[in-house]
Amino acid sequence: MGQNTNVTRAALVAAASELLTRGGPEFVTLRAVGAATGVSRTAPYRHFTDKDDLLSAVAAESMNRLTEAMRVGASDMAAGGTPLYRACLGYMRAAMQSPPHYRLMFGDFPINSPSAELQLAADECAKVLYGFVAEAQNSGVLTGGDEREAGTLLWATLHGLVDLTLTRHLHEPRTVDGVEAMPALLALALRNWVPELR
Amino acid sequence: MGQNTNVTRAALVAAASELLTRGGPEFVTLRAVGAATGVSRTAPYRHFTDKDDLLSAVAAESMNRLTEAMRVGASDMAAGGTPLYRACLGYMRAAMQSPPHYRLMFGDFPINSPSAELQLAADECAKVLYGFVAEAQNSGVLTGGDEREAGTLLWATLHGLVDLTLTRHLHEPRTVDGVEAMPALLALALRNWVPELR
DNA sequence: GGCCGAGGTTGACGATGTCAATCTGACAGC
DNA sequence: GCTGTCAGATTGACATCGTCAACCTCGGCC
Repeated sequence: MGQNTNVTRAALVAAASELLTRGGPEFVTLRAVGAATGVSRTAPYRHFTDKDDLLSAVAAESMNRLTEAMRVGASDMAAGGTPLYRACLGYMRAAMQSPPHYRLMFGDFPINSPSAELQLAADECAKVLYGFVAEAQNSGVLTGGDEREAGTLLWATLHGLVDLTLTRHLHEPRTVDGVEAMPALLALALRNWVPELR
Repeated sequence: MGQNTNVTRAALVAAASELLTRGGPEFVTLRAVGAATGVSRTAPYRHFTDKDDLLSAVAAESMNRLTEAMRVGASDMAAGGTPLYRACLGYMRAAMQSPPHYRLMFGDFPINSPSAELQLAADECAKVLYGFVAEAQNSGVLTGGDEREAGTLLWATLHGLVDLTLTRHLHEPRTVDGVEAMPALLALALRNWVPELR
């Protein structure tokens, strides 16, 4: 098992990752990955069982980057807020840094150009949901326990904010703009859970 | 403009929707849709600009079904909880009824078989996040305001729970099992916001 | 010196989305 | 009744994609 094996394998992953960043999922073809690496189109089959296996490697690398972003964010004492808040901000930043990578980890997009009909339907969908929220607020405003339950909820909120933003579901007039409002929304969510959040 | 136009168009959407339910996204090819409708492979181009346009129509139909599920759920006085809680349950039920449809509306899955490496990386990722949650809980436990902000947060939590469950990110030992725990998690999230939730 | 296996390449195949050209039939105008 | 027109539908063809099969090419080992 020569060193060349790992070198080529790493180069393939790096090429696939860069293609993903630059042009999205449709740029990541085995032919393009091979060309960018300087090898042929079926060379990846010597290191991965199939394309999904290669993409899994890219996703794993991305996942580790995401984890590291949380660690770094949380340990940045200079920034404000609790460690949890800063970790979540790191999560968001890492996700927004390369949306295709985040989408690779948590799903992809088959519809490139949503029709006007679809957007109107989504608007209505959000409007109805927000109506119920308002109703609930009128009869008593929205205000922890098991660690894993709370973690799941927080992860869901975090992922939901990121994912809905990346898929362009959060925008006017459907709701507040997701891209700019995300940190504030995150702070609000945490404030409901952690009153003493600074 | 004959009646046949709308008939064929609706039949194409219905065929695509059924193919999506039965076999997932990879079953929805223009050839398969044409065959299921009894027409040829390029017939959809007489009613839609391209495949994405056809899928958008399917997604719009799904979105309307999702909206209706919330309306029906909320108006079911027999069930317990607040209207908002019941609407969210309806949202979840509709989403779980045909995961491919939900994934069509909010993203798709390029990785069919995540590698063990990827799963381990995701485990670590979740572990770190939950560690921060525990840390936050140790220093003060997690406990409304603007309507659209609260709505966005709730939608994000709801979508996050559903999406992470559908992408199989919520399972042991990473976290509590998503499929069965979803209603309870939803209730917990709402309890943080609406103390008087029954 | 012969063998062998990992890494790499080319050829080919089936499937897919899409364009171009063609066909078909109903309907309007004369 | 004849003709032109146009929407709906079809077949042919093409580029591209993932993938398999066969072949090549060395470096190391008995």
